[in-house]
Amino acid sequence: MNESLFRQMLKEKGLKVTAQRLLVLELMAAHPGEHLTVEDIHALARERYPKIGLATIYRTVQVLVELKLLDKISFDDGYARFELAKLPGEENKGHHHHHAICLGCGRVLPFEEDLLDTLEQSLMERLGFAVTDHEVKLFGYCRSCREEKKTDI
Amino acid sequence: MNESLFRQMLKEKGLKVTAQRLLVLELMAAHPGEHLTVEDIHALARERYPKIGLATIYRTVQVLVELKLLDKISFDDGYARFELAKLPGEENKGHHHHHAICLGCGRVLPFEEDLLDTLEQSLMERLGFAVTDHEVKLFGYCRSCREEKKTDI
DNA sequence: TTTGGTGCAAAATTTTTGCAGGCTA
DNA sequence: TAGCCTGCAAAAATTTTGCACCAAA
Repeated sequence: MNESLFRQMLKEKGLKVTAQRLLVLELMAAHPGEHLTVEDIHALARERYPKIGLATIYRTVQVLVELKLLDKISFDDGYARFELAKLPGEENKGHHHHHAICLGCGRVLPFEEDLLDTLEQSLMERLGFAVTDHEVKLFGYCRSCREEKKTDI
Repeated sequence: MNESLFRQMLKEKGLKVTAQRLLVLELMAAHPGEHLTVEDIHALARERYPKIGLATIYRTVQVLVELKLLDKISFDDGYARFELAKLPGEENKGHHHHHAICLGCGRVLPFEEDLLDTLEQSLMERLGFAVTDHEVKLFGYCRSCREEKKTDI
């Protein structure tokens, strides 16, 4: 993520560039593919800026989601999670990446793939619903859980 | 949903058949395709059984999810939502149904389709991840929002 | 009668909000 | 300087837990 681009995006929205906002974005960029809760982000931010408040993290991720710099995702475990969105240049080719969630160990494997075109086309034809983005979660068992537990699925 | 099957499922788990559990399942069966929050369910349940407690609803949906009679879903709006799962006989052909969420009006259109087989096969081959279930959310604009706002997407 | 369930209230969690002071533009 | 932002604390909102009493098996 380009810092000056971020400054520009904030300016366009009439928002101010603050050390806290820069820090949170930088932290998220340093942890790609992870799915951090607000608490996680707060803990990371405190390492560098101990007096940062939790409310600031909540307000900052909200801003970053609005700017489409972060995606909000939920694994239905009671926590809202956030991850870095694609870079502005990439956002046209395909949507987000998706998540394969292991029911054995809870690990989350991100993967890229865009095989939903047919489905989206059919939705448009049948229901008149125009898809602009999608989110796919797969549930199952990862290799190591399958080997460990000798589960044949 | 067959009541005697439900009684049997509870018995197998060493759980008791109570009026509250029967009521919640019946309510969920009477509202297929809706995505009810715990509050929604509580309000419905109170119409027939005014003294039922909110904690009972929380505990009951938890049991029903464990029995795979309900699915827990989240639209990232801060509420956990529940809906009736497929009937036991149907559960082998395909997984859940999916959701097309309109960004204009918030309406949720459920749809059935199973076009992820190729994707799931490739995950197995490339990552050794065995998919047992999946959940797909599509975001976009429904027909009436598109007509209303004359958005061409 | 034994075991688990319910209802109520309290507690725990996660998230939002109000406000005084501080920083950005 | 004007207005937005932060930190702190209080408040909301959602979910969980403890416990005495009740009900199912």
